[in-house]
Amino acid sequence: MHSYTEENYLKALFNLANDKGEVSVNELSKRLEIKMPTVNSMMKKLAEKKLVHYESYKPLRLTEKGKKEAGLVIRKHRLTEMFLVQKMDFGWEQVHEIAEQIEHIQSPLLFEKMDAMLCYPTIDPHGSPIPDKSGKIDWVAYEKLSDCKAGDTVRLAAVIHTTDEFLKFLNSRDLQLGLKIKIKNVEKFDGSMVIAYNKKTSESLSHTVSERLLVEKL
Amino acid sequence: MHSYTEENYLKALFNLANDKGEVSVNELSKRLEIKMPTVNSMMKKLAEKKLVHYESYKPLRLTEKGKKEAGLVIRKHRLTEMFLVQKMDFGWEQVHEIAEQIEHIQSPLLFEKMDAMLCYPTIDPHGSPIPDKSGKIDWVAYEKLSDCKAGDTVRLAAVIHTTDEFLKFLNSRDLQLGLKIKIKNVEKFDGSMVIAYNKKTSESLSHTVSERLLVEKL
DNA sequence: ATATAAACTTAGACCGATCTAACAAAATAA
DNA sequence: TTATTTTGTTAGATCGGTCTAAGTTTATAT
Repeated sequence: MHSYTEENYLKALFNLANDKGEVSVNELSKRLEIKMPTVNSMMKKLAEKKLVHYESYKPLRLTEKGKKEAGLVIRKHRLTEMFLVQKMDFGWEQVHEIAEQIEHIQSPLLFEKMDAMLCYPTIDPHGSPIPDKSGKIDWVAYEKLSDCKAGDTVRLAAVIHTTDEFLKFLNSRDLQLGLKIKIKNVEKFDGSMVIAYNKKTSESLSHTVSERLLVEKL
Repeated sequence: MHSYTEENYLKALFNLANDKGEVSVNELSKRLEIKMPTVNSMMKKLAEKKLVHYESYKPLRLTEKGKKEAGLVIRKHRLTEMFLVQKMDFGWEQVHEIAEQIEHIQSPLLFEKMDAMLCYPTIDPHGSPIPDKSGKIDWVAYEKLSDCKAGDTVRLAAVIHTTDEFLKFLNSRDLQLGLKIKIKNVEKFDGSMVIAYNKKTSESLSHTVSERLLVEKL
């Protein structure tokens, strides 16, 4: 169907899209670590295939077809991550690299098996939604922990901008999805927070961290 | 390390090697469904990398390094097949295509996890030996069922030249690895056999079939 | 032993995905 | 508003992996 390379472009376009669904050639180039002229010519190719809306000097936008294809690749990625964590005992910080490769495997059956074994999960190990079989994502509007106030009690729902480092940091603090967190205090000057969870009664989190934690208010 | 393409050439060289370890350009070309000139130039490239012994108009031979690399790819393939069958409930006729893709995944950890979850298996679902971590294969000399005589009692140890079709045929006859088979009769003219196993007392097998079944004499 | 066939090699083209260099348009700053 | 910077585009090269056409070597058959 589509090449490994094309799938990576589609995925990146999907993930970088702003509220208008727009992505610049420059952003895409940086994300993929591929030089702009290469990206540019690939966009023309994807436009030929009706996967991308392309006009000179205008921002890029996935077509409906493009969104669907991208969603299906992301579905495979996230199902794989969930499978690795739930069924193979990987840590949530270990699965991205592997899923990045397995997402390109061509075998509907493999992913259906994973889906079934996992009882049709709707989120991946980092709390990101898993697109359905038509590539659609069910967006749930969580709040950033950094936007909450002292006194709020919240549940940790997802982690964004997940790097290895960051996830290991969360591990070291026993911060896991589903965790109930009470905000005890928010510092004015640097936005850092003092929170309580589990047995811990006053752990401090920098704004850089709380900004990457999505929560559900309780 | 090596490209997807190179890995496929190495694997094919390994699998096609005769008792002297030799493979002709022609055989390789046919197996991979890639034209001879392409194969020829790839062999020169692999020779540069010290993976293949190449001399004009002479048969090809993997170097020790080449054998090791090939063995490691085959190891990944067979571990994957075993994992799919044992842990994901695939049929032995369904796993080859998927393993053909997953064998190229770069993640030592993934395959170590599979290996451990499977309790360090030594054979794959078709009875083929799984190379060890250094790429070496422990060859066990089984006999072809077609070489056995009336009166012999054997255990089905492996299946060779496995195609989808053939494996489905074996399924339909309830012929599985480990099965104890009694040879009741061998026809002179066509080499077909009458055998007994499970509750069946006189099933007939053509020579074409019995030739592809490897057994252990009991 | 020679002719024919099969196997192998060389030469050169093509395609997908990448790059650099140079140029053009749009955005930003002075 | 004009100069400067950033972003985007065009042109042409390179590289890996493939091909076809044509020529060479080795094996086979008569």
